[in-house]
Amino acid sequence: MTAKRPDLVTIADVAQHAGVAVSTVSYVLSAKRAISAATRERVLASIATLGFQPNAGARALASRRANVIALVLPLRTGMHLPILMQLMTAVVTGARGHDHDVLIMTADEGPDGLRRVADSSMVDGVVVMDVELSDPRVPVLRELRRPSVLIGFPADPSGLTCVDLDFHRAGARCVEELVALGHRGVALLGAPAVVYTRGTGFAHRTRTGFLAAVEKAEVSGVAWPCEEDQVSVATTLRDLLRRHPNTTGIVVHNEAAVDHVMRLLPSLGRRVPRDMSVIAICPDQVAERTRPALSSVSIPADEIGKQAVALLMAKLAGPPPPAATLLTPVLTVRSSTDRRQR
Amino acid sequence: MTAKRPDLVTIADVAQHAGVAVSTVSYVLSAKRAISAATRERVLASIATLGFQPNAGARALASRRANVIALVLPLRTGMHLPILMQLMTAVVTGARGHDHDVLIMTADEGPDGLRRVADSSMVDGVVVMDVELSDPRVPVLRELRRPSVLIGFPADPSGLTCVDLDFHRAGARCVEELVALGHRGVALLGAPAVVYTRGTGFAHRTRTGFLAAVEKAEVSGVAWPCEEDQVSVATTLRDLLRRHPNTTGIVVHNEAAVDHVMRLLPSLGRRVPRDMSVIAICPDQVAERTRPALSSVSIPADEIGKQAVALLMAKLAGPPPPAATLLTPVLTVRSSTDRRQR
DNA sequence: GCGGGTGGTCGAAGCGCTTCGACAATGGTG
DNA sequence: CACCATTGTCGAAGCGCTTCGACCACCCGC
Repeated sequence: MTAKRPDLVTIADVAQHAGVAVSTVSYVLSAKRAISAATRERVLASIATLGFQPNAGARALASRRANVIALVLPLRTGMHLPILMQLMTAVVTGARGHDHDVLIMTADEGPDGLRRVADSSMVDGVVVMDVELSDPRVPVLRELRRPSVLIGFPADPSGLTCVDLDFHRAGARCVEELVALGHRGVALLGAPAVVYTRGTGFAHRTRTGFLAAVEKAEVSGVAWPCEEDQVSVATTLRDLLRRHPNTTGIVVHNEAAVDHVMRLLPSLGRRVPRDMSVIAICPDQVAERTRPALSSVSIPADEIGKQAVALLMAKLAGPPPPAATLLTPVLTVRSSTDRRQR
Repeated sequence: MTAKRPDLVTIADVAQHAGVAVSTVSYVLSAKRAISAATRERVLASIATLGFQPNAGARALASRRANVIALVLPLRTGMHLPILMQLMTAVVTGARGHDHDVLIMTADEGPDGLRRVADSSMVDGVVVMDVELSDPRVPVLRELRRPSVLIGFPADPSGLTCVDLDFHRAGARCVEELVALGHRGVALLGAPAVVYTRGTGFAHRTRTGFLAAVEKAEVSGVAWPCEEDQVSVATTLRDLLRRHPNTTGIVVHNEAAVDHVMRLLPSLGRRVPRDMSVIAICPDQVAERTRPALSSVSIPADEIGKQAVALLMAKLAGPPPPAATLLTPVLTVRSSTDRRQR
């Protein structure tokens, strides 16, 4: 039996019903002043029976806090969709945990959109997904009168708060693992070429991490881009094995290509893991569904989203939190890696 | 050279700068009263130089319109992600076209979440994606004090505004096409079994449409659910061809399985389209990237999202629009269908 | 040339909430 | 026992905007 639903229940109705002042109701809700237990109970009861729900606009106006954050979607959809969704869900859930709601903006609203929602006090802060190395929204973010957190790193992250998986370490970690297993010829199959040319940070960072580790370990290693369709993957893989026949370990940083790679390798005479060890950088669910299951560095979208929100809330609350949060990559060994056979 | 950025520009600042009353500025912005061209120019100029952006909270409070709509994500992620994203983008873009922003809510906020955002006047209306046949959110929607539009149909759509592709017609249309090409044994490969048991409307409707058309055309036809992984698809397909060897036309309503089906059919001795015609119900981009390209009924996510917003805006503006909007399926013939060979 | 539109502008009253200062009523302290 | 902090509550002043009624010029028609 739901309460009657009058057209609009205001805080004044609650106050009257409970026999207290409007301000008292407000303080019960915000706990910014001490309220006696008896009064609190009474007010809470009135709120419940009347089905009072504070008016968001009025609250925002008076408190100068909208309790809403903006989430800006990626510029282009090169991003792996499942990761994107996970990230989104994590941000929304995280925000709700801090009593905030989430406004979404498509990237094509661009810098002006950011200004609009920020300057209209519609949102208290902004989370930008999938920032690119030279992203037109970044300068705007800097001069915005509201705090922001970036998921991903632009070329110059100074003055900004960024979160991401430490892809540099991730690339290196994969090499180290392969080297530890005795592999002396390794390769990185990365994102499609266009992703590098348009300057998406995580692709670059994985590559430099990979190459740095290759150099340090004094093994031979190459980093190739890789398209996403089966035919291109086949071509790329064939080329790779022809030009670098000593390759016995491959790192794949490309969710869409990973299935194809696993399927094609045996048909190119390389059984996994016996003849070829494969490590992916991808979400766990992708790694777990291939045969054999992939050893992988997971992309912890949930954690990234949660962190992004936490950082934004910290900025809203007070002194600036650390500028850069790099999550340490975790490598899970499954069945696609093995000691090098001699 | 951007204007100086004082801490907050209000409508009063604009009024003073332009030498008019606050209300005049408001009327320039809303055009709800006639304003002389001269004054308008002056006010607009002041707005531009001061970089005025109306405060969303104040506006919402005074006008009782937040200019925000809520978009509720699907309950479970059985939905094809690309479609979901397209839908989301279309809704956001559509909303912006009507000068509204979009708040996202994950489904696990549930009915209470809906009440919260609606009763707090945080949003003016609600769009719910991927409604299920018996959806706990539906009764809440009915008694909500704000208009809503559903994407998809619940079991009982009375009193609600719903939009969707006419999946019943889509299923029938595919059969008709195959029959017209001379096929007398057809099959529907649908969504995973769990999708039917949990009562997702579009899967059911496609099936009933398919079966009705089969009966009407007096051909033989079966409708099977179909899992999404390659192994299951192979099993299902093999079973199907064994138990119904006279099948020469297949309708696939399962984005994830469609690639596998196309790849597996030749290895089961059925070349497409020579031995087997295939029609998919899927987004165009999926249909276009297979070899051979798939004849398909497209799922017009953009159009659905646009319609949903348009309907919501209509409800906000005045008299209720049509309760049900069923988009007519369009079949595009590509290379996966052919006359039945005798 | 006078009454009645009508186009253009203003002032003020809210919208529903938060928050600040004020003020009883306590209770502990010297 | 007078004094001062505390604790709990209230009233009122905004927050920045929309909107309503009022008002003043006009211009038109008769």
